[in-house]
Amino acid sequence: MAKISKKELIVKHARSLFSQHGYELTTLEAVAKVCSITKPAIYYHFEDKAALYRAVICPEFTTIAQHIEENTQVGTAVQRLESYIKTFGEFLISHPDFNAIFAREIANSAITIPDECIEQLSRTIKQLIFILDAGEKEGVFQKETPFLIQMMIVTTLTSYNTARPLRERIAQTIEDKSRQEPNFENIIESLSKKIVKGLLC
Amino acid sequence: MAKISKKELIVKHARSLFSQHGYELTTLEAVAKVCSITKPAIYYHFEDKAALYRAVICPEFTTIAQHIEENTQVGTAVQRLESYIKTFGEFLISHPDFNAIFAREIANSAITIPDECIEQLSRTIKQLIFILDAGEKEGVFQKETPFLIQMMIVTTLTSYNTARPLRERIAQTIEDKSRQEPNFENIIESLSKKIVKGLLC
DNA sequence: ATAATTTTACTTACCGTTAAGTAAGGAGAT
DNA sequence: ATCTCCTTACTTAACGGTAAGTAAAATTAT
Repeated sequence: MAKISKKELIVKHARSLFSQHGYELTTLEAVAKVCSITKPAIYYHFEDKAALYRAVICPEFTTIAQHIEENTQVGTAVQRLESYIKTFGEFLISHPDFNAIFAREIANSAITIPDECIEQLSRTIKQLIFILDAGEKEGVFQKETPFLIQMMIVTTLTSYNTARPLRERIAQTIEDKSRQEPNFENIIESLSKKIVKGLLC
Repeated sequence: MAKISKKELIVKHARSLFSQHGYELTTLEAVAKVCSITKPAIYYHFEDKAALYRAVICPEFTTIAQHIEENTQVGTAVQRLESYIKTFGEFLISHPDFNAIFAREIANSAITIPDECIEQLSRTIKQLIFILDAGEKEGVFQKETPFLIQMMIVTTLTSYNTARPLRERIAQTIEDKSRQEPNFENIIESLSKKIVKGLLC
């Protein structure tokens, strides 16, 4: 297997801990411990805690922007929008740590994420705008605020995952045991159908 | 004007600070300062920081559950669902601090919110389940996971508000200045139409 | 009515812990 | 011998929480 540098190892473990506990409650001591090193070793590789956090999130934003652009270029507007949603949803499945971190960032107004990440987010939003505009020109989509559609996609999917423990607590107080939890692929599919249907003329 | 007790004053200011900075980054010293008292005075009224936080959020969950129940009893399933979404959205407008706190809680898996609040949330979910079931019986709604609909409503609306600074940063990187921000009432209305349309048979 | 006592609602001063960050030095590779 | 990559041992600051004391209001006793 490909060798992973110590620096990459720190980022990987830090990502896991940031995703579990959030930025404030993640201590560098804890990161060091799971990496089997000491705290100052982290300071050798990163300027400070914020720099480590940036190293954790920035590559993820870049990757998702690439995935989105690669997968939403061809087809009808409906197909491209479906692919946009599916690509985003599948990225969350394969990057659960990013899911949790991104959800917290949105709830926190994303004040701590660097401009570098904002640019990557802009790439995805621009792609969504292209798709919605194309749909309008095709005469299949109603005009709608792109940011609302983006929020419907992004926050519904990320929060559906982060809110799982909340759902389980709520489910315990509701008698109806017949309802079972659908898997996340089905949720992506359902959401996609609803958003497309809601947008159609 | 109605006299407000010192204890209520602490809760009010604490709610504002918790909503701005989150639980961890809100210090009791800061709460005390805006109340023009000292930190131990807070400990006179509340057992600890967590107890103050509970006093901040619990009444809000109770109020929203009441509003939802009061406003979604009559009419067709479509009307009741529209009222459900509108009532929730308008509560967020009139309780912006709750909006921010609730968004953070969902992103954080709601692990810190007490069972008392979960019960109130259950009341609203039960109401949504009633409405969706009624819609199925009327033959107008497709069967869908209620939690997905709940997430589409709750997280889209709360995050649309919390993500405002994020949107503004993104907007700066996109040339198109013609698009203007719709007000939140319009967002509620748009979301409502899309969810209802997406659910129709 | 008024004096004695108690309770309410705080303040001042402080403790203990925790976590970010640093200074200095050491082991191993080149 | 010097550079890389770390460790040990530390400083600093902040924050939750507490002990002890007090002014003023309320309650009770005389």
